[in-house]
Amino acid sequence: MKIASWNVNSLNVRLPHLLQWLADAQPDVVALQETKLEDAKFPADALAAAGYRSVYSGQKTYNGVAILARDELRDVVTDIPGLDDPQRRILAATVGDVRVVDLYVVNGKAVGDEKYAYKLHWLERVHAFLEGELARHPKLVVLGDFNIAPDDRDVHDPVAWGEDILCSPPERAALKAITDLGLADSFRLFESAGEHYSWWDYRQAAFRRNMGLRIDLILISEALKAAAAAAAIDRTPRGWERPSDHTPVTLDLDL
DNA sequence: ATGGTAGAAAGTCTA
Repeated sequence: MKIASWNVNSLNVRLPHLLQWLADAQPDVVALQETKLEDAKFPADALAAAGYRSVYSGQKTYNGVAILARDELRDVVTDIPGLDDPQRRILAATVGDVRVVDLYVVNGKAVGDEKYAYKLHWLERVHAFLEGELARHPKLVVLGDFNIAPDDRDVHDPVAWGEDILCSPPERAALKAITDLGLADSFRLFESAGEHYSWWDYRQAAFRRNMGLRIDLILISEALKAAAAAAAIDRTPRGWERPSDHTPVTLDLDL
């Protein structure tokens, strides 16, 4: 099973990119973020024609998550206890015997901003939800745009970023609390070096200069670690015309 | 500290 995560930053704009990438990369499961589409406008037919079923939780203009899979998607969850949130950022579904949780983590804007407090609160509730998911589903994948660089290797210029948003110690502690549940950052099972990023700002020719962050993650439970065969960041779509600012990240599981 | 670019949508807001 090849599983992927991609923040497409408007599925309306990026549908051609997604279809091309599905054809090239042949993933079995794909978690999308920032679809920015109401459910009524989700391109389910175009994706079905490409061989993918889909479930989605979207809204107009902002946020929006979706999971695509070649096989049936069961037991869909869009809302979690203790988080009465109109922002569509969470989507869970089961494929085969693998539970998949797609997250579009709150950006937070700036340390100290009210959005930052919302981010930390949101992560706390998601942590509690994942604890339950892990108890129910030993084979758990939690993936998406985490909007947190796990450590300084994941930041092109750790001095400049310092303890700013996406890098601040409380955010990193919240992520560590999640991985400490028994969810490994799959990319780091295969690659320990820095300079591997999944997002580059549209400004300052950041992609060309590889001024990026690794904030798109695929976390896997202990029961899946032995099946992990390869992890990668596919930079190709970031180089296409009118790209998303994020590029797909992938994990191959021998299942 | 600010602004640079992109998307949605028609003002700004979000990232």
